[in-house]
Amino acid sequence: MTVTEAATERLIRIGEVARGAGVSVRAVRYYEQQGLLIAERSPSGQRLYRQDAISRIRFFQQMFAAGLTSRRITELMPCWDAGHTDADQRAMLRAERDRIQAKVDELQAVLDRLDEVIAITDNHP
Amino acid sequence: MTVTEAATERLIRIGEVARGAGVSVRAVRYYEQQGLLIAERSPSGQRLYRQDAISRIRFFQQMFAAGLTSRRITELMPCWDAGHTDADQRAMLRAERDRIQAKVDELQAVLDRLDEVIAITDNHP
DNA sequence: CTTGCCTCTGACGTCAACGTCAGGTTTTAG
DNA sequence: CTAAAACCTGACGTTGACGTCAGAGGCAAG
Repeated sequence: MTVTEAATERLIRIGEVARGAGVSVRAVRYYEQQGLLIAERSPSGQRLYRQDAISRIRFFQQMFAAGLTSRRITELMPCWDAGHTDADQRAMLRAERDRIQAKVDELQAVLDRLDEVIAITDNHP
Repeated sequence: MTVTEAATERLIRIGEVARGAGVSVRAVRYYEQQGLLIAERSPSGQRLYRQDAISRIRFFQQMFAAGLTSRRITELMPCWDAGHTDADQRAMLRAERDRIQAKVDELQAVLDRLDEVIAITDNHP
């Protein structure tokens, strides 16, 4: 890809981004407000995004689902964007991983309890 | 256990229950307000609980951690308390199990992404 | 008796990720 | 050119499981 092509990359507006990522327009504005997704602006003030905004939002959603806050995601973004990490970030990464792993174990325990009672009640129709 | 022994079972007050279960007194009152844990009352109006209140609260906490609401827990309590289940309850049990299983998969995916970036950044100190 | 801790009932506050509404501008379709 | 659709900026509302505070009563110890 040449510099000229990069400079003329097709930009999309917020509605298309939201539909593409399966979230609301309000959500996309919220991500900007949280510093997660900064958009360019058209002369009239409308937000303009590059294509990768959609996959970035999908990434945010995945992290949200895992219990990370937008603040934490902002702090850890450089680890993916720049591939660079300092001590604080490494500590946060491990802390989040451990927390999520503990959560998985917790959920698995509940799954077992549910499956147990499901098995019992299925035998008592 | 005889009827007489059951009638004289040692009852405990809310503070002991809260400490035993590792939650706040406020939380215990909240569970009662949600219909999860009904307490007897002393003549002066203080809540009196049986010993098993502590394990019940631990159970609630586990379910909360899995994303069940207090309403849902109330609806599903008979499945454990009475060992009995109707069609609606069986459907809810399966729905919750499926939701939790999906969540586990989601968390596992995030774990993989975190471990990936942790492995990479550990090689770039 | 009183000191100090425990408990009671409201009732408002918190946090995160948005939803929703109001009122106004911009872009697009015909 | 005009109307509909999309976008903008505030700003208040929502949800669930509590936290916190106020004001009042209850209970064992010394």
